[in-house]
Amino acid sequence: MAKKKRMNAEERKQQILEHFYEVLIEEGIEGASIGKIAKHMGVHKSLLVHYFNKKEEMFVELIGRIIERYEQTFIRKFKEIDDPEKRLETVLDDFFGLPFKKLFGLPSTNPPDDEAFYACYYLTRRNEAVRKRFQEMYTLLRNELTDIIRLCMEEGTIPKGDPERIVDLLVVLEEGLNVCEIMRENDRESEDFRAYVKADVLDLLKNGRTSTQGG
Amino acid sequence: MAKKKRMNAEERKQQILEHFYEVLIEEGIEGASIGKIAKHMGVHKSLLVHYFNKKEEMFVELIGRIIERYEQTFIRKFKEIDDPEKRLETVLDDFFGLPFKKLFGLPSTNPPDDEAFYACYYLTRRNEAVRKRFQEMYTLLRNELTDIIRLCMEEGTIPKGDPERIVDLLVVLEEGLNVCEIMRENDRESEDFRAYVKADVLDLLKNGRTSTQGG
Amino acid sequence: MAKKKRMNAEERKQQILEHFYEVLIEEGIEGASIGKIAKHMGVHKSLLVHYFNKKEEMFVELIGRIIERYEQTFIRKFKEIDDPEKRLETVLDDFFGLPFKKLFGLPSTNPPDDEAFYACYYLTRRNEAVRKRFQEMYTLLRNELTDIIRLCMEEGTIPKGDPERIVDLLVVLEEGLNVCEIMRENDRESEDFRAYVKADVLDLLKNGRTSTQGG
Amino acid sequence: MAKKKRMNAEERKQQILEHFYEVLIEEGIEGASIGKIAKHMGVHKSLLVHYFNKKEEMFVELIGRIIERYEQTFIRKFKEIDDPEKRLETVLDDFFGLPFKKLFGLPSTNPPDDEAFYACYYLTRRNEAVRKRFQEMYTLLRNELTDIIRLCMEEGTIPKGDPERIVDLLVVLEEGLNVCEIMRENDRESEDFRAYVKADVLDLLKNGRTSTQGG
DNA sequence: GATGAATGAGTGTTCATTCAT
DNA sequence: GATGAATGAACACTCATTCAT
Repeated sequence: MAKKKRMNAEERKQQILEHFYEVLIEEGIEGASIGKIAKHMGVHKSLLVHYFNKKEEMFVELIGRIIERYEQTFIRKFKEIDDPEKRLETVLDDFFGLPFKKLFGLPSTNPPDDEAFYACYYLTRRNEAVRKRFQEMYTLLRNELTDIIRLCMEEGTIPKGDPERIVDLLVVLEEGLNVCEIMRENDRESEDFRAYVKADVLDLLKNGRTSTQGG
Repeated sequence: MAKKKRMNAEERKQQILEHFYEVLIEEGIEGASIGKIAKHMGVHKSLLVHYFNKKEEMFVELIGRIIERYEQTFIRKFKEIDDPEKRLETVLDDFFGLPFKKLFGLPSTNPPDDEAFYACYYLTRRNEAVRKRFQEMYTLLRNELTDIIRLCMEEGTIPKGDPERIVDLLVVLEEGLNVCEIMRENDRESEDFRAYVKADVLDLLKNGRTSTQGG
Repeated sequence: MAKKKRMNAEERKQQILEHFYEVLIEEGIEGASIGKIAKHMGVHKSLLVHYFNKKEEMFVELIGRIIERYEQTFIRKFKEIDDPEKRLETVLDDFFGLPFKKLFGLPSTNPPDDEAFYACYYLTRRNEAVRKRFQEMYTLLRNELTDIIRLCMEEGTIPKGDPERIVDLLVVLEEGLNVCEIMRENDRESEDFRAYVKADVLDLLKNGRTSTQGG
Repeated sequence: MAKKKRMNAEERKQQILEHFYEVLIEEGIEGASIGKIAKHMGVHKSLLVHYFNKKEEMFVELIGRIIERYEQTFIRKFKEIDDPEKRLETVLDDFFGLPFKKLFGLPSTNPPDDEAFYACYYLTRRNEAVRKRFQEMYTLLRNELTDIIRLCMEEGTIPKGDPERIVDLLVVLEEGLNVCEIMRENDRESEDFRAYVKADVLDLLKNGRTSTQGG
């Protein structure tokens, strides 16, 4: 067969990871084999090996990028907003406005999907490196949120209290919400549910109600 | 070698599923192959095929039992407690007292593990039947919890409000807590975190603080 | 494709090993792959895996049988000859009468070939287990020869001396002869050479000439 | 990383062959792949292909050099010794003094190893060109030894006889000794054995005892 | 009820090689 | 002179499955 067009390494790796990502979404962890990915991109599977010596490596890089992307999407962008109250609002919108799966996903996947993220999460339990990377991400997220909350407290936007605990609660609610997404029968139900939790959270923040605060 | 005892069909299936469960925990979804399960129970792999024609079937049955088990462990037992307040306490203990992984798991796995449950959860996203089954479980759980909350409200143990929304919140918190378990570095941290969330929840229940209530 | 006729395990293993042997001879160590062996016997390669879980296992069994065969052919048959002198004659005939390659080889290989034996010998250098097995064989051989020589000495067929050293020399000569077979251009040359070495050895034995003897 | 020094073609080929040699020793025939050799020398594998179009070519050249080296080490150096008796002594020392593996090997391999030589010998059986080259080497060796022996006979250092036959015997003993090296458990045993064979050979030479001589 | 023989697709990986740069 | 992109065949091995016993 005629040789395919040559690309430079970085482009290729990127391309491979995107296809990996897509196959992962379509077929799950078990189904995302090198062979299938190669077929999916119309290329010989040994090409993938050429770039990532081991499948493990490929997986690690993909996960790295997924989490990086997550960090870009959900965390770093908060920094760019100056007004702390606006920032807090954005956080709440991101966390409780839309189901995760509609927020996250590479541009290539349409509709965007959170499948890959959960696949990574599942890997967390068996792969130490992946777990560490996840923890890093959570740390980053919590630090960022803590800053925001603290600032809002200082500016009087929300009542004083223990920012770290509030953050913990926020994260727990956000994650729980996404997991429970599965219980919702349709988009309508899902939206309502999110709206209601968001209202609770707002109330919680504004009125400073957590047992750890009142003092 | 001890001579293989003859078993009747139902016993055998049960036994196979238990071994499947254990291998699933030890090796993850990708690793839980028929061959390994057979080896794990010291039997020819054809035997497994004999009872479950397709692996898929086997998986479906296992998931059924896992969820059944979950229902037994977390839901139905609530029924057996008469006093509504006691019942609520038990719920909170189960939900926030111990990490899921220390609560759930077949007796054979030591320490008990929630791996299999998450494996099922992961399957949820690709397998319609599994998802349906999960939703059923959640419905059962929420119905049960709603009854409890409603009773407590009627008896004045907790202030009046919308029981369904409180239940939603409880479930979201519980699931989020388990997901976030991964962020905790050690048992100590994990315990503290749970204790604190539990306190929040109690406060929430006792003082009736959610925006949806005060109304 | 229609399933092939069923055989019992022992037959099959034997059959596989014979084909392995033949492919090993035809293609050398590097070329004797599972795939080729399977093709050679007109069977699916996974069948070979069914019987020998790892290729290593297959190799070990083959080597075992080759050496066993060697032991049968060259060593144990000496025992069956009563008269010590006759026995010694047989030894010398075996050792120096014909090139090894015309003596050894499974019946299936025609012409019989010593290739497999040398392949094993080569493996000796990298594989501890194989080396050990070879040493065993040599020990067996030398013990047997020592007995023969000692008996001949006792009966006066050959002059007294140190039987072990004579045996060492015999074995060295025999192995060297086979290695040097490669130098011979044709069968004629090869035969002459062997005949001459044999004569030397006979002279050595009869006239007791080795520095270690005179004593 | 140190910048790669540009080398001219001949240097490079030489360098590649040395690395090939080392990998061959460490990994055996089956393991000495182009990729591994390239990695071993910290260079892209295409470079090896650039110089030796086919792996076969590379192998042939390596074997050529190994045998050349053997010839240099064991044969040609005899020529440089004037006194025939001294020359004979050197031969015997080389042949029976140390096991081959301690004598031969590129300077780069420490301890020197005969693995590569035996790998070549093994190839002999399948590759006509290699066999021819080996025969050449043996011819060279035997001619040289014959000269030595003849000279010694003429000078009366050793009794008259058929030099060619003596040489044959010497070579057979030497090769046999190396093959049988495998039977020895440790260096001590090995040394003893060699010493004893050497003594035998000396006796044989000095006292002219072979059936082919006395005649 | 249980086992064993046999298959074929598919796994990740290694390999030698070709071609373009 | 040297490297990198790409291929395709082959490798040992795993897997689910079928069929006969």
